[in-house]
Amino acid sequence: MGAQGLHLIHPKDVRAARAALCSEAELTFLADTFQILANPTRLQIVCALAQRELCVGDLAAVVEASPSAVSHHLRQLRQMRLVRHRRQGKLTFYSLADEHVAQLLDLGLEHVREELE
Amino acid sequence: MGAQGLHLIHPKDVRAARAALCSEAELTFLADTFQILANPTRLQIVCALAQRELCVGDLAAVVEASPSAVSHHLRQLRQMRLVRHRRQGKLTFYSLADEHVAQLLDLGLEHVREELE
DNA sequence: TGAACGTATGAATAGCTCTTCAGATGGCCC
DNA sequence: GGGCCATCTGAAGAGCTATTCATACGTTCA
Repeated sequence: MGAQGLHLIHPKDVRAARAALCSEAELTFLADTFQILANPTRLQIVCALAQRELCVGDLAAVVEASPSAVSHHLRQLRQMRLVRHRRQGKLTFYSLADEHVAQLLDLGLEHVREELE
Repeated sequence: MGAQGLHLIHPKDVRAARAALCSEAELTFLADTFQILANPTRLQIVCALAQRELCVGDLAAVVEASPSAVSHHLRQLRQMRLVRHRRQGKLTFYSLADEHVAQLLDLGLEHVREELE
């Protein structure tokens, strides 16, 4: 893979920057987390759940997608622990897993709104 | 294309959740932004640049990837305005575009570190 | 000018992601 | 139990993404 140690232009900066990198495990998990957020429909789901808990059918109506598609998306969000779910009879209610998720959404939106003016 | 209006289970919640959704443009841009962050190598690049400005060759050494691959990644980061660049002779130095980028990284890492214990 | 270096780009292939469809699961009510 | 409803799951195809290789560009220095 990499050209580690070869052709360094500023060896001192390279060494310093290397010391600040994250672990492999953190990097992978973080990339996976961002990957799950990298989809307009899933972002809409997160956006909706940031307001209130919703069941799958209602979520499908809110984001205008099929219940099946929404269920697939929810599975991914669940696997990354971005949402929680609870059963109530034949309905399954989803909500955001913790504050970080809403914060990531807000921070991202803040950035986007500056870029779009 | 969704089943808007049909089969609502809690119509009132659906209407309220819809009112809180983002615009199409924001959603797309935000998803694209997260997409660019959804890659371990690009995250390493952002992580390194959060410390200090670096030229492409040094970045390649830091993240242990080929200069070509790093250049491709930098292009994507540039297109999403997540990094800036300045030329100095034959070197090109990259740095983070603004505070939001580092904040997104930090917030994401905070979440990840809780999940990984 | 010509060579060397750092960086950028285009094209191509392998691998992954989204959506849909069909069907399975599990709970409620008659 | 039998039918219905909400949700979940697996498989398949279209579309997108990452990496590599080859090459082009632009700058510096002899």
